[in-house]
Amino acid sequence: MAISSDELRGHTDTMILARLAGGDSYGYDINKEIRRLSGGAYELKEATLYTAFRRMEEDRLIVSYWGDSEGGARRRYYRITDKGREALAERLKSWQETKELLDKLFSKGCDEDA
Amino acid sequence: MAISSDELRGHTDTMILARLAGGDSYGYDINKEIRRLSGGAYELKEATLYTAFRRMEEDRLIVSYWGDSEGGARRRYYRITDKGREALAERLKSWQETKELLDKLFSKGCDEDA
DNA sequence: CGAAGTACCTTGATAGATGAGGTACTTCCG
DNA sequence: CGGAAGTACCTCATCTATCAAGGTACTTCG
Repeated sequence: MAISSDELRGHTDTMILARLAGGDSYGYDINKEIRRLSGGAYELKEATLYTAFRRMEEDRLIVSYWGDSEGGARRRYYRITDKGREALAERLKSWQETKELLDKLFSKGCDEDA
Repeated sequence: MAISSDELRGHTDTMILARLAGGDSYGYDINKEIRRLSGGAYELKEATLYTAFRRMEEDRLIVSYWGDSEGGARRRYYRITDKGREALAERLKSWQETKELLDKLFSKGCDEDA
């Protein structure tokens, strides 16, 4: 992966919310899904992942509960809240705007209407 | 502008390099150009702008020189170096990859080949 | 004279990302 | 049985880009 972390900064929460929008999940699995979707090119650092969970739970975008510990390590599951779904919708819209904005700003800038 | 600064973080240098690729310029004017290209939706904070200049000059991506002070405030002009042009090309490529990656990660993730 | 515009600069605070460390359980291999 | 590797969680100190708030200095316009 050639993409620096500063280029992805601020998008971590959106990545996680987008995963949780498809159903409850837990940290380790969310990260595996991110690795899979990116074709192995990207994954979150554990510290990043868990600080994002704390941040979003404090903001009531997600809630957590302990899953069963039968046959393996305990898992803390996360569920996206209504507020979280709203936040996700906003962030997805914002991402479209970001793409447009940066494409403009990275252009040569000769073909603009004044 | 609904785009948070964390979503743009790490792209500041690329914005500036993209402007300088079109010819030497100075801080105030680069920011005006950014404002113009974004349709007034975005501009850099001065502190961000000038710390970016320091950072990139230290990294030899740009060099600076004082312009004439006749008839107005003094201006420090910046010129992109060869190393800066290489960095810009890399970052533009990286931006394309970032867009692809995030579009994948923000998707529902149901339509992927396993 | 004062406001507004041009043009530059620095300092301290903030917040997201991360390296490095930790705990605890299971499975598999030799 | 011992150890590695995988699963699964966590915390703390540090780094760094951004930015709010302050500053200087010049010109133009009313």
